[in-house]
Amino acid sequence: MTTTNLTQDTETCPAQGLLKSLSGKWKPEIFRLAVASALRFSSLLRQIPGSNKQTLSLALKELEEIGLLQKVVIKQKPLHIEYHLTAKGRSLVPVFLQLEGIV
Amino acid sequence: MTTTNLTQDTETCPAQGLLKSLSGKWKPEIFRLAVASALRFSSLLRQIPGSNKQTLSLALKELEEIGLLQKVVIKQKPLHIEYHLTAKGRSLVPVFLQLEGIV
DNA sequence: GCAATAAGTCAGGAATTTATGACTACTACA
DNA sequence: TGTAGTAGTCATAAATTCCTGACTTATTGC
Repeated sequence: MTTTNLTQDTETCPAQGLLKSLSGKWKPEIFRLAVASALRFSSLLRQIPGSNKQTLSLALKELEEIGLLQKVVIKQKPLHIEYHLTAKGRSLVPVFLQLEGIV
Repeated sequence: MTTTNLTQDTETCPAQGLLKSLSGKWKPEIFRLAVASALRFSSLLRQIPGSNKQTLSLALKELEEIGLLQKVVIKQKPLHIEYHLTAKGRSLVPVFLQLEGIV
């Protein structure tokens, strides 16, 4: 039987890493906005009232590190930087939707 | 069309509440253990090395408040208290499994 | 009565996260 | 040259979360 085992005796919870990466004051909202469209730093600041540069910067860095977002430099006139969902990020979308269903 | 909309313009992320409730140093692990079997305070302390009474107590209270666990008093010789998964808690299990798949 | 176990609570401090405001680096425009 | 926009960093402070050890309440066994 190939049952996925949630009750295994491993040291820590396998979902813990991802849950931790998604926890934080602004990370769920950042992820949600990233699903809607590519993110830019300055507009993100405007889109999330109450947030601040420092924390958003750190959050983006962490979401990038765990592979949910990727930084893309757009070499154009004003030189933009965008944060895009990765494939891993997209695979998280249905899980997000299910979470919303439970709420 | 009844498409579930992840990109809506509502003020905050709908999944944020549940994600916040599941965030914290020991909560994912507590939830995982609760899936395996009913929890008792003293054994939980032993099962999660490095944790402490205060934080576990708070975590259990919070998981109870959001309706994932319910406290059950077992009126028997030594009078036990158990924490059981609720229906809402059980509905979260497949989402947990998916999260593990993404990690 | 006295010690032990279960299930906590409480006060205080340590550690981690988040916020604020000043500052930097680069480009563009007038 | 000076002002404006984008994308940040840095030091510091405030807020939140977590940990420690002492203490409480209730029940059982000796």
